[in-house]
Amino acid sequence: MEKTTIGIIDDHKIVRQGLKELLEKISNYTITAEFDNGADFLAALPLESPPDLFILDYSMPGMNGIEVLKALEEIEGEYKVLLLTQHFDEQIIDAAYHHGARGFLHKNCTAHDLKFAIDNIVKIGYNNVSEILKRMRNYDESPSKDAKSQILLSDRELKFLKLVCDERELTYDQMADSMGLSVKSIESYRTALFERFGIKSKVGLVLFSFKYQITPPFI
Amino acid sequence: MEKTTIGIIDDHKIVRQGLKELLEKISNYTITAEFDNGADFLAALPLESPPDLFILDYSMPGMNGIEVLKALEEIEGEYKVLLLTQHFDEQIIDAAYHHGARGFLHKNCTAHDLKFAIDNIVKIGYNNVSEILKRMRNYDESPSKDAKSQILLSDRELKFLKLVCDERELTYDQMADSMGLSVKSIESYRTALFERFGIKSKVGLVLFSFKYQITPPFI
DNA sequence: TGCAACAATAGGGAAAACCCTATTGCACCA
DNA sequence: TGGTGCAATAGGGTTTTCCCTATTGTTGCA
Repeated sequence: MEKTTIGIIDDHKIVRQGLKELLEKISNYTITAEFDNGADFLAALPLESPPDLFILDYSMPGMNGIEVLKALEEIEGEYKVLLLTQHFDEQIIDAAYHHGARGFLHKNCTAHDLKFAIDNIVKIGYNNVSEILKRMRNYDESPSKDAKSQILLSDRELKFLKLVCDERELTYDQMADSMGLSVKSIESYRTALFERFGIKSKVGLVLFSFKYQITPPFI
Repeated sequence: MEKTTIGIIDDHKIVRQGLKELLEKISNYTITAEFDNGADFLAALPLESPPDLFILDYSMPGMNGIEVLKALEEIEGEYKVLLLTQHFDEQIIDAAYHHGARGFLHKNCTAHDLKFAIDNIVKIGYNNVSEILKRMRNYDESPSKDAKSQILLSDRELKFLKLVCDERELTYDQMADSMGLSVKSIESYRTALFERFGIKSKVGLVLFSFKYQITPPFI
């Protein structure tokens, strides 16, 4: 297991230090990059060996977090960003996901929340997948193509996963009926997910789904 | 869906009334029996049409909740009891499960907790199964035979269920190896659980396990 | 407008899961 | 000490899952 590398973009030195301490304490994370504003960060791209993800503060002088995300979309290369904010603001969350953020956390989350989010982003590219998918879909105007094309699951894959986790315990045949597709199409969804996430079986799909909270457990 | 019927055993009229209000408000529960102490309750047995479960207060004048549970064990007929206490006391919880309680709640739990517990007991006979199993097993002295024979899952069934939910996505063959049994034995565990809980598939076992929190989700 | 890229589909075969029925061996008990 | 009950095992057959390879149709774009 390699160490997860993290970059921090925050205008307060004390916040950067605090985060660094915390991150190195709670798990095997290494901070390999620090910037105290968005412009400096963007100017430094492309990085030779970028960290696995960036923790980006929303409120900063000059560019705010969302503006940084927007600028990132125009840039070659994949930089995964977890956005941190002081306040809950639906607009900001929407905009963040819309512009490719891989996760979103409020600054008074627990250390556990932070670790969970980081690990999810490293492992599957996103935290809080179902939330992201929901918000992307609420937008009528199509989300930035980049954000959309990178997104973890297509609409139909999500629908398929939900059927796999359905308490009626459906066979692939029944799922095909329910989605108006042939079994072969269903099987190709399955195969795609198997390969993408290192899954081996139907049970694995269920475990994956619950682990990353893709399908809400038992409504 | 039939209404769930509930009996209340508590020495305070106001608590009984409060519970009654709450229960009838949060779901389709009907209170069909009320007793203000353990002795009265025991004297009334056997009941012609017993409720689906009893909510039993621990602290009562005369017999306390545990004494009531002990007395119940000597009695013909199945009366499912959810114990309520004012304080958390490991000793009491141990004793309660030891003597056949189907669930345990602290009096300042949420309405949601209460509903969840009641529904679980009605559906599969127990709330918080993994907790119960753990506590039963911590006892060296064998738990009362009655409590043990009624218990939801045997040791091996529990082990089996955990293997089914193992993130390695084991086949039944591999589970057999891991448990030192033949596949056929594994299959008979599977069949037993299928029949007992109306499950149809391996995926169903996983869903069941998570729904009732039998295997802890992702340690 | 021809060529990627991708979603949907298909055939066919191997492995696993599912289901029914039946036997063995052991513990308990009247 | 023969019977009852239960855990473990077995054979054998059906369905579903899993896997590989390949074709069709549609979209987009250079």
